[in-house]
Amino acid sequence: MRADARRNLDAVLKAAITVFAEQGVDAPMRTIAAAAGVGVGTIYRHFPQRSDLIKAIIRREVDARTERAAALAAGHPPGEALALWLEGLVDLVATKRGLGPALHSGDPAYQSLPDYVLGQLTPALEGLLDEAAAAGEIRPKTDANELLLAALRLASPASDGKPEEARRMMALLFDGLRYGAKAAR
Amino acid sequence: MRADARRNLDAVLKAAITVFAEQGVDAPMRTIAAAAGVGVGTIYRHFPQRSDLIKAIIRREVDARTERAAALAAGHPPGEALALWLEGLVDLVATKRGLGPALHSGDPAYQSLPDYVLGQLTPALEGLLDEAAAAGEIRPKTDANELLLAALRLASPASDGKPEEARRMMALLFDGLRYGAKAAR
DNA sequence: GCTTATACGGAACGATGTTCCGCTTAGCAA
DNA sequence: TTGCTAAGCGGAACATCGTTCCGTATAAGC
Repeated sequence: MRADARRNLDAVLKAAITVFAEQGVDAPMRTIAAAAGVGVGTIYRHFPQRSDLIKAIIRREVDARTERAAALAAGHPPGEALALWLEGLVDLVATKRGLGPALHSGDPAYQSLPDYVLGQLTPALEGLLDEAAAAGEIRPKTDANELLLAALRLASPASDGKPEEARRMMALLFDGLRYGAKAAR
Repeated sequence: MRADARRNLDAVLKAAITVFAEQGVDAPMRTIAAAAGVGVGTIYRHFPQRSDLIKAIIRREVDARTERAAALAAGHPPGEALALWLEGLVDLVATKRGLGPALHSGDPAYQSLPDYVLGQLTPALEGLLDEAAAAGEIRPKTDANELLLAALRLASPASDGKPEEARRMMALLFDGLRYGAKAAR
């Protein structure tokens, strides 16, 4: 890959992160191009689909969440680790404005995004759930994928500027996990 | 109001319901206009904002939900009435494709829509919650607005074509209400 | 039938996504 | 250093869509 191509790709990613944070993932391509100091053609060459650009930006965040699950599991009691991880997830979606909408848009063009996000996060959450269930802190046999979908959905509206709201809804959902926990013992 | 205006308004509403169901609420205005057999100008005269059109369509559905709350409360045990009502809500959002996205878009133009929906449904839900809490079936002091927001969010993704998924997530949330119910007694 | 205010249709305008191609330049060889 | 070439670039061009506007058509009352 040519050096200038590499430079431009970095500039595009950096600009996209900024613009997406300010205007959401539907921001005009021209705006991103201008912020990166390149032409729109350059963006489309590197990212044929808009979702490719979004995916590239989100991938690292998602990976970080995956790793964080292991770190939390090692340093906290099972139930607490699970709660903390879910809370962090809410903050991620709330912060990365547009991630939520993109995930749930239903637009086929974004199909690969939820697939990747769920594919990465589900196993991480599964581990946390298993440990919490084994410790009797939550009910057993909670489907990780299902819980993850719910959590992502609840967190999405936080882009309205009310992360507090999302956190409270998440707490409500978490209580649902605790219901019937004793039966596990 | 002139007779032809009335006719056209009905035609527009009918066409919009069909087109929205097929393509979502972001469907091109021209498509709706063509389906209704009118010019786009006619639509914009009756509904200056896109959200006005959506609101008109949804209003009746929301009103129906409000009335249903009373009917359910009269014919079922408190906890069951609440569960049934929430389930019906999920079906509404799942069926009326685009309602969910419109509610959570965050676009200021849609501001009035969630205001109306929440304004109507919150009191209805409040009644069901109070009765269920008084009967000790769920924990007391659950904020109706908060629960409603969560329910609407969980239901939204059902437009993907998986109402089952939404219903399961809703069940999970409902269990959260039951957690700590005994403390109410 | 005549008048007039109401309502209509669709052209026109501006914004945006996406494609395409002539020009530029990095990387390399001599 | 110079020249070659293919990778890469920029932005004009095209298509689509939301929204506005105005000349024309017509419902309703006299």
